[in-house]
Amino acid sequence: MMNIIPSSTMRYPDDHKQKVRERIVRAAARQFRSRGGERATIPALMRDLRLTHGGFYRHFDSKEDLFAEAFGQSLRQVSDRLEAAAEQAPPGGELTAIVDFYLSPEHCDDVANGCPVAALVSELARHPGDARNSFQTAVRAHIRRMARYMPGATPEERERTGSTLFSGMAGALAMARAIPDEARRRRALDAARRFYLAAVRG
Amino acid sequence: MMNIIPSSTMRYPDDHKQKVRERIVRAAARQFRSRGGERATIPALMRDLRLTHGGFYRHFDSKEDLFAEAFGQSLRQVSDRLEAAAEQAPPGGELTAIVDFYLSPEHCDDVANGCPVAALVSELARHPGDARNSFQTAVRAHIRRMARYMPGATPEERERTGSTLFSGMAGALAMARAIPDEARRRRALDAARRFYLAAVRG
DNA sequence: TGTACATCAGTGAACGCGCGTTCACTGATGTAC
DNA sequence: TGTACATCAGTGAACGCGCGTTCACTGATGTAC
Repeated sequence: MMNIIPSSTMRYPDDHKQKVRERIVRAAARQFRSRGGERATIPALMRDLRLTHGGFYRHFDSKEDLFAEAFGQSLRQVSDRLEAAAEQAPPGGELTAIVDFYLSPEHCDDVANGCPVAALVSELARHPGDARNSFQTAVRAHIRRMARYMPGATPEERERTGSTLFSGMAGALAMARAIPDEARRRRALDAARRFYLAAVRG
Repeated sequence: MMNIIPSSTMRYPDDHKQKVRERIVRAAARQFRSRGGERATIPALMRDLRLTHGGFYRHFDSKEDLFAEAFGQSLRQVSDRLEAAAEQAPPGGELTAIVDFYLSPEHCDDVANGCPVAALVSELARHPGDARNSFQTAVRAHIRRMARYMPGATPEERERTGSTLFSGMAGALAMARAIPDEARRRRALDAARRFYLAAVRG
């Protein structure tokens, strides 16, 4: 009656639902990045988790809501990895480490776990306003975290540089992934790496 | 019998089929850019042209073939416009004119007629190999045309710079289009403009 | 000059498919009294 | 202690929809003889 936490009435362990929800988001984050927003489907996603598609709607209102959440989670993870790379770099080499990591062959080859901006940029504008607001929140949080590694006299300037740098690198990465020939793809990545390092240092 | 050009046996004017084909490509080029490769559909496309969807296959083997052709045509057109902008610029201002044009609010607002790379980058890698080869041919032709306006000691260097510049600007444009707030969108475009001009001059 | 036939761009019904979402249901658990 | 009831994550059939593609057909035109 006064039960503030009614979870004890459930037939599954208290944290069961939340764990399933997290599994859905994690799997969706991978599927959306590798297949895109349309080709990633709820039935396939739930099947991968050994669940049936009907249960999805106990966790999310719509596919669009899941997309927004998966996008945010993916970007947070990439941001974590970039920060870790920066922190492991020798003093003064943080920015180089970030660019090298983002434009590495490994990142290029691993769309499913890579930056969701690179994997999805060109479709983001086609999502409804709610979703776009959510994308922007996620992107701005990422840019704010990266700002301290950027050149510039003020925080605003560092964020501006970070925004342009990341949208540019995302474009370079997405474009590289479309190149069929491996050698050429590597060369494109390398040219971009050099370009952005020079741009951001100069 | 020895009819090398049998078009005179058709019930439409000699160039009728070709003209319809061109109308399909033009309309498709707009639809693919504004709706993306999946949401742009053959039935909707043919309906817009006041034709029925069945007739589509007299002109193209598949939707994928149309996509590749539409992509190529779009990029050629954008390339034309950029070249014209460069040629109209005062001597020495060609590159600035190109960057200013590409990252202009007008280009940002007009996805349907804008650069197909910006509109579609992140889905290009998901298309089959045949299509990707065709994208690459189109992109390389564009880069080769733009190379003469790029800085660099050799043609290779100028093409490398051009490739990175255009993939970067495409990323910036696509990202800007996803930003819901107009003022912020304009600021992102402007920051990118400055960034690439400085990068390419320095 | 007439007639049988071939051509083929375009039509529109149909096929097979899979989507996002809804909904009545299941069944394990806890609550009320 | 027992029993009627509530809860709710997950199930799986179903709904409505629209896709890409195929195909038998139409009908205007030209060709053969």
